[in-house]
Amino acid sequence: MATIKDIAKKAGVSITTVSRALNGYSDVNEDTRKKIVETAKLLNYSPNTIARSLVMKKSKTIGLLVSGFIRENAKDNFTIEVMTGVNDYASQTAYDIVLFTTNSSKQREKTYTQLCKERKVDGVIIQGIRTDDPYLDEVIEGEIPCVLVDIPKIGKHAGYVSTDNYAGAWEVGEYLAGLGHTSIGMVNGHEFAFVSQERLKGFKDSLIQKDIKLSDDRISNGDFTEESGGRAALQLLEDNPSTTAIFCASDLMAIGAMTALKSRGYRIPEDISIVGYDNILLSRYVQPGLTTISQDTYGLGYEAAKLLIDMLDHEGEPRKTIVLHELMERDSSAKV
Amino acid sequence: MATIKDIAKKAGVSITTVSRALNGYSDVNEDTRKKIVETAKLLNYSPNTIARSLVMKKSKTIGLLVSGFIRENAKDNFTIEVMTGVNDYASQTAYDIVLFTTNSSKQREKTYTQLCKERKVDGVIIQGIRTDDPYLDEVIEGEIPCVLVDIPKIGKHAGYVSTDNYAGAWEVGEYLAGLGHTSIGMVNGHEFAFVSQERLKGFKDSLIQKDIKLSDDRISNGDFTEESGGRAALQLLEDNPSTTAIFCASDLMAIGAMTALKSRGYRIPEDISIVGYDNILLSRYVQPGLTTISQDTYGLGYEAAKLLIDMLDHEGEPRKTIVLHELMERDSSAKV
DNA sequence: TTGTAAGCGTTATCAT
DNA sequence: ATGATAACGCTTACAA
Repeated sequence: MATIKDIAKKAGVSITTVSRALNGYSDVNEDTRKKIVETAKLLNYSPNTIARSLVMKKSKTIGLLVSGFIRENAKDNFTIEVMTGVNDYASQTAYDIVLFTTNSSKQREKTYTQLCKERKVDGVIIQGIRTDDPYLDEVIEGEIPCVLVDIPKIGKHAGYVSTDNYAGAWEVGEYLAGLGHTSIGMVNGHEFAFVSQERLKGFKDSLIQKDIKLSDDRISNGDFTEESGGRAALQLLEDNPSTTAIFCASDLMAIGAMTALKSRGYRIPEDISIVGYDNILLSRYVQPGLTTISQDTYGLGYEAAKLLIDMLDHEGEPRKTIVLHELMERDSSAKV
Repeated sequence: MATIKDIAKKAGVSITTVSRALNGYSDVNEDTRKKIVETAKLLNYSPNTIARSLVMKKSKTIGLLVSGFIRENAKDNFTIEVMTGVNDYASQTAYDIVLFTTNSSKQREKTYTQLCKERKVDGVIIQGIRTDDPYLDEVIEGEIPCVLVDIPKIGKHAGYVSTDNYAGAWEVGEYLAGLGHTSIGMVNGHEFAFVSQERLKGFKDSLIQKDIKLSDDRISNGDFTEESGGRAALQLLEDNPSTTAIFCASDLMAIGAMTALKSRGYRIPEDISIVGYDNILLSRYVQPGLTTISQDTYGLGYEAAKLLIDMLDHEGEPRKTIVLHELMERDSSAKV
């Protein structure tokens, strides 16, 4: 591997000059620069970013900390879409992405902060972490610039991107009430996701405003998995046989609910309407197509990267970015 | 950020001793070690991997070079599953993963090799690259240890993992012939994927052995996208209206074919049987469920990482690893 | 068992 | 416009 030292020797100049020439400084003679660039090419030189990072104290890498990047979760293309967005923005910049996953065996030994400190990432994007994660606060309070996906917390060096989950759920309420439903239930996700809380609140509030009460026995909790959605939906119907519409806090749970209900002989949407949340890929392939709230998942990742890199490069303040959502009406919901 | 220098000062020893103590060398007094470890903890020390990499000339990172990691491709969870496999194996080791994507704007300026050399990755896993990629040879002939996914080429520092595409396609041929089909067509992918060539050969050979000839006008090429599959399938039926079974070289194309055929009034599998390849997530959600060849995509990634890291850590020879495949019979195929 | 010193490949400061 | 030289934080002969 050729180094600037080799170039310096061959070109008959000092390493300082080589460094300056290659980095486009103005105070170097055009002829010397030309010669240096030439010999650099000749020696097939490529800069050693590690050495550069060491002296500059900047690695030009951002950590992408994902939980849920596990085999079982591939169904839910949420994670991958976020990652794609992050990647697309980052690849327009000088930053490379280092992947950290929390389901790894390393996790137990090392906190996220340690991971990031050791690899010297300049900043980190965190996706899929649970609100009860013991290290969440450590990250938010920490020194490393970070952007959280779907966790509305701002710290001295921490911003976030999210969608307006309250508003999204509100729209579902409006929509179902508009279709004439009055006996409505909800399958929520586990309590350790901020989105669960928000979606519940938004849904409840919009129904109340239509004089529909979502009592506790009309709310059943799953854990965002397909299977749990089925279980929760059946429970719901057992407790409230009159239910004509169910809002599920995730598409995966909604799909589970549809499967379970269909297997019990319910027709969707004739007997019961189902609405999901996320607009995952599957939702438009299942039968019937699932009505859901579409989130700009890709945008979530893209904006996260944008926000983080703005914080890094222009000392931008940590702040929040809200990306849009939209009701996608398909065939799993109908007038009562 | 505390460094070993700080620890050395505080503990009253030399930095050499600190280095040795922290790295578990035997030639250091137990008491000194204890004190050093203690002060390290006290100072909230974490090692600077960048400095370490510089001197060791090993970054303990592997590059994951993916093309197809783009928004449009999220449907096909192939890429993400490979990535998950890579990640799962890597996270059991000391290696971290750096993500490179070829669809980035960076690509035009820099070759893969440059990317890898600059970031000083110890090795690289390459997924989704086309056989006509101008830089493919550069990688295979290059100095950087690498493992290719689904490109059967071995070099001095390059191994690969793949499935037996010939055998998989062969089994599809046997299967369809076994169902009594004699008028059979194939929708292949573009010629710039090794898998296309292999699948075509395997399919053709197995049919010939059953005295069924797959003439050129019974082969229609798509480009692995859903839409192209639909187009190719319609073309095929126009040219050969008697066709009763179509083998598509990817599930996505098969799904496109099913949609297109259904919209023309064909019933699947009553009028025409469809078989795909890949067993992507969608294939068991579409109607009817798609018969396909399941590849252990996760295993592809896992084995790729394993092979690469073996090459890096134990100077393992570059070699090939073949992961298993299996025919998944669902409802898109039936007796003629 | 411990310390001194060189060196990894850069950038940056200060002369010249 | 160019060059010496120190520094980044670490590992590793070599010496003591």
